[in-house]
Amino acid sequence: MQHEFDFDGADEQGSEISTVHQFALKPFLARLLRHSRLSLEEHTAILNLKGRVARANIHHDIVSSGRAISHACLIVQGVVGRFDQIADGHRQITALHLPGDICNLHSVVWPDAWLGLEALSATTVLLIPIVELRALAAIHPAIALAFWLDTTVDASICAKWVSKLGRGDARGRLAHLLCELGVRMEQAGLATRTEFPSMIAQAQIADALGLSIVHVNRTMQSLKRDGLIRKRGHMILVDDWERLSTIAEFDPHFLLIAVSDETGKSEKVTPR
Amino acid sequence: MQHEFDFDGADEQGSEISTVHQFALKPFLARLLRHSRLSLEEHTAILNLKGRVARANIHHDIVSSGRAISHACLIVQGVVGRFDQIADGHRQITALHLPGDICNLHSVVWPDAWLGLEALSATTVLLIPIVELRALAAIHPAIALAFWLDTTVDASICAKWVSKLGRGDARGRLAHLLCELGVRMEQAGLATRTEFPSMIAQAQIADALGLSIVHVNRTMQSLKRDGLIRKRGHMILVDDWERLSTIAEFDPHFLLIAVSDETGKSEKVTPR
DNA sequence: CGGCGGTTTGACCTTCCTCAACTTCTGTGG
DNA sequence: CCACAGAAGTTGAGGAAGGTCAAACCGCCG
Repeated sequence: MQHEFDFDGADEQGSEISTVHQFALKPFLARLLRHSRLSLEEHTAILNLKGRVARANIHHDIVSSGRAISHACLIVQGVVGRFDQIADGHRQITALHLPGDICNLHSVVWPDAWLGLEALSATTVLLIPIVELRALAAIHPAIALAFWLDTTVDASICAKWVSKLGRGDARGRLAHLLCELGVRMEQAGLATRTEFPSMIAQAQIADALGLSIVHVNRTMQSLKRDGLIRKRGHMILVDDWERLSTIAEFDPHFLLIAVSDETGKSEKVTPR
Repeated sequence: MQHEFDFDGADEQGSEISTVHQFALKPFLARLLRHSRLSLEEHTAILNLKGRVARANIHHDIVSSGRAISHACLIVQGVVGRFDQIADGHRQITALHLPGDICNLHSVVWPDAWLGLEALSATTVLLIPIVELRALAAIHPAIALAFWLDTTVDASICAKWVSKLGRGDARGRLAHLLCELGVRMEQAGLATRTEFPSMIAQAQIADALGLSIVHVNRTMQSLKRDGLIRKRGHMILVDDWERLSTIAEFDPHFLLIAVSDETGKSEKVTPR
């Protein structure tokens, strides 16, 4: 039984599994329910998914490019980056994934990995066999659509990144990433958009923004100098969300928020 | 009945429609079959889709951002660009779509348009009501998966663009785009990868690559000077595919080619 | 023939990269 | 509790890639 995984030792206990499953699958279900409406039967079908808990240390590859995928990777804790390897040794991060995300859900329809997944912090994941997810999608068409929509969110974020990398200077890119992370953490119930943990290092921000480490550092300082953000311990505080999102030209539409407005946000997307 | 469309006059005739439908839907079906296996019943279900033919002149928006989507847009002729509008008036193209593509298939699961679609050349499209596609997906689970996989291809291309825009100089980006277009046109049966029409202007290439027009021009000349490409009329000739794809670091994996190898390409993806 | 969209060229300037050193933080073992 | 090593963050100087502006040029079509 091969793992496409660098996990450090046997850390799965019979008793731990069920609790971790609850802990892991509920946020994922919540993420799906932000966009899709599922029946109670479908809820339980998702919550009953089986998987193997594994941990990855920072900088370890969860999936190396070029290998076939047998398991989807549901993040329990930590941050995972999808990356593309460049010939000169550099990496470009093409997507960031937070707890509650399945970072390779698209593998349900295309289980070949031309991409890589790297733990950007100490990470706990639940490895769910692709075949189980595919079976679930086959039995419950609504779940198939929910999965598809979930990957559409990722695609939408990816398109926004293209836009930011193509047009947009270092300040705009960094500001946008901070806004995006803040809102996504808030959505996931992990923090607020104006106060969230800075979970990844500047080198990794650089790989995400297509900048050098040095320039990320200077740009970060420039945002601090202007009173937009601040750091307290490992927390990033956004002191002026208005100005930061203006610099970023941040329009949360691209996160495909809303539909079922359980969060009671006053400003919501209205599909006419 | 509102159109989200700038089409120039009443150009749909009863007699024309059926032939255009054949002409339009067959390449789309072929595109799906490149990745997915569908039953004969599903084939005909797709070929029997109804839509309205419309034309868009170059530079006309097919879908403006911020409007709701009621129709999916199957390209019959021409090139369509997905773009994101930037505050300073610039545009960043986030995806290019060729004949046979439905350029907003994701609207089946998320019919809200935060993006825009622009005709990058004189374009003929078939506007298919989203509700019909959704119904099709509901009735035929295999079609739902095929649609999902089709949007996954787009997402995969998008991720590659992020990688190229983030790390990669002008030469690499342009070379990669030329390789991508060549292979995609070849897949679509429109041309070969070493000789294909240059359907879009340098200004639009600039908007896709995140470069200035001037720099695209100079980079193009530099590729010509090195004997990699040539122009004959409106055709782009790739004289040295090897060297061009090396410069581009072009690895066709990201196009998610293969599965059913009808093209007889010797080098194919082998999911281990 | 004139005009328009697309392409080409040159000069100058900004942004960001590279390299290399240095500092601060963090965790680990003595 | 300190010492140390490794990782992360910070700083400065010089250089390269690409942007901006402005002007010409070309082919196409009315």
